[in-house]
Amino acid sequence: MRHRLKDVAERAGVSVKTVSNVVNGYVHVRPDTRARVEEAIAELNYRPNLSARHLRKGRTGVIALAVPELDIPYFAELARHVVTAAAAYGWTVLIDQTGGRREQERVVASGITDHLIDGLIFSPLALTAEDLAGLDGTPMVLLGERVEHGPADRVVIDNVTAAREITDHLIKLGHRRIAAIGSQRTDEGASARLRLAGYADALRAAGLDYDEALVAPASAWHRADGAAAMRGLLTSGVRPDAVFCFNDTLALGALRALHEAGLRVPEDVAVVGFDDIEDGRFSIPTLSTVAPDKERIAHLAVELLANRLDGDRAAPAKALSAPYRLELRESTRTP
Amino acid sequence: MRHRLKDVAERAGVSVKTVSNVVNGYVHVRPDTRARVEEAIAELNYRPNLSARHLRKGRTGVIALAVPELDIPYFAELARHVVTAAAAYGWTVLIDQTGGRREQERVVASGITDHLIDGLIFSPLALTAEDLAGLDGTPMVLLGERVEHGPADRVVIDNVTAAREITDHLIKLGHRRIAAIGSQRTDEGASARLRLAGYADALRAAGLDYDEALVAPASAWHRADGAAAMRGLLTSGVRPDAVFCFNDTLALGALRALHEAGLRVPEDVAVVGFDDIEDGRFSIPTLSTVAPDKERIAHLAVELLANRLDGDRAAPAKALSAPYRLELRESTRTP
DNA sequence: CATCGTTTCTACAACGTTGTAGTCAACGTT
DNA sequence: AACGTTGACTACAACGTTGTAGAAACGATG
Repeated sequence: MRHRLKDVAERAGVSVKTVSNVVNGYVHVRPDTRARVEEAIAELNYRPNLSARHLRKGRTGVIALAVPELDIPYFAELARHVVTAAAAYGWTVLIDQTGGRREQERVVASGITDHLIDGLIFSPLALTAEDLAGLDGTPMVLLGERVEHGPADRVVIDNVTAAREITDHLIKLGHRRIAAIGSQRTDEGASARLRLAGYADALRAAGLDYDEALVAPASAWHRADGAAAMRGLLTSGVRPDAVFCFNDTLALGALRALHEAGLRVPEDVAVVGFDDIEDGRFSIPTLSTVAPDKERIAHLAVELLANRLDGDRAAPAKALSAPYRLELRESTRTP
Repeated sequence: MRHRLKDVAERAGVSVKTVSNVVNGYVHVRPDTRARVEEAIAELNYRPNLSARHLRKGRTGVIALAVPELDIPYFAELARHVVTAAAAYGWTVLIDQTGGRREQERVVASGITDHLIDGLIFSPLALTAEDLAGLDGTPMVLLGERVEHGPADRVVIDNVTAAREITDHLIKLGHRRIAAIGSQRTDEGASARLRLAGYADALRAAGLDYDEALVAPASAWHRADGAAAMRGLLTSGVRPDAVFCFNDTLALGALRALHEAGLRVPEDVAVVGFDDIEDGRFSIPTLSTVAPDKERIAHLAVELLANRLDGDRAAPAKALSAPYRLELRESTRTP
């Protein structure tokens, strides 16, 4: 019950290539021939074999998106936008989960990509520039600043400035003991490093001290890590009056920990996050955050990939910047 | 820089087929020959072309998972488990977003699947049994009860009983005016219909009236829909003392609306959801819910697909049931 | 009417892989 | 010494598609 060009050709009484021409929209086919072929296609419910087409054309029409974890809302939302943006090019998106493990990321970057897909959009957590150095095969677009001087195109947002602005927002509201949650060892998260830098910049510009005790590390950026870090800050006695969490899930965890400690947000402690995930628009209180334009990020990434596929593969790597804005909600509303 | 069996063969001084045999672990290859070939493979960084292999063997090693939306946390969490379960079989998972639109679901069920993938795990929202009737090509496993008498294997949970139990939990806590949020037109959500049935069962068994005015429809099951439905219930004057939301995102929206109305949960109104998404473990208050065993669902689905691929494709369709449990948290804690 | 260009179609080869059939040497058995 | 068996390998064809080259039919032009 699975048919080939040959079956359609026999039924329509034409050559295999003519059917192929009809399928691919080649113009020089007589209308009545085209109609006969299309009828045969419909009758047999013919679908092209993509593997064969790929083998012949060198293109699959499939791109991959590799993210650390799908159930981190930021990546899920990003994935949705990438799928939508790719659809405009007629591409299917294969989504890969790396778990943020360097080994798995390396496998994705070199292995999977090799022949099944045309290109890769990659959001690495642990990968280094060296891991990418030897890969000159599949075109790749990196998201974020994890690999800063690699050979691949990139889409970034200005983490330092965004972090500075949201911290500044807290300062303008009168907060003086502003904690930060989400710092990481420097060889891990580049985002963490940049957001911490923006936070420190804002403090310095306002003449506030940078207090090590107010900076809480978080190895992962899940709700549980945010809650744990917040509890740590509360019991350590540093008494922050505001918290900048390096992403929204950390912030949601922090909200929870503050609630459990009997503290009100924003009256006792103000909270801001980063990413603008949907949860933050419905949490109690709603969450002030930096909102990267995920749709634009996805669009730019797909576009870079398209240019790379159709154009010069040896052209120097480009880095594009996507915009963001501050979403100010209840968690920082002035009392 | 992309090499083929032929390149490896020339470098190792053997035939193409011998390299193929090494790659595929064929036993009758002399150790020294094997070593030479493996050395050549490593030197050239050879990777098999999956399209060519598929064309020849009829298998890609890729399965697809089609879900309505990736940024609905339930599906994102499910996707993670499916990817993990599939990895055990050496499969890559291609994730497809249908948006819950029947047209797109039909395309996925018939089109994409045709030649690129070995099998499909499908969570349809709008598809009907007729849409599936003509598809005898790619093996498929359906998740949920949307298509009840289709030709494909299925993994379900007992929605009616689960809904009855969680409603019963509310009744046991002393609630008498229990609202339901998430009902849909009968030709749409099968889950909605079953959960509503379980809700009605529980009321009847407890001798409580089923009051139409307490049942709020929700066309989609997002946070915003839950909030809107809850606001509707509050302004309509029916004064519920508990709410059963047909999924967790609806419930999170309802929590938000209750908060905005100045009502306390669970003191004034108790709230329960369905799905056990991560958000519900950190929301304020934390959310009581029905927790389907997503890992098991994913595992069963992958296993069914594996059996179908390796075994009898004409065997009658099987339906497997996955367990669930009640997760009782703050949103229903007794006052 | 011969010539030319265009339209419409076909035959063939190739993409990279693996199954089948077969070659050839080495070995053990009669 | 002749025979069959096994191990180790190779040549070839085929999977379904599309690019290339070119043939056949047709109308327009000189």
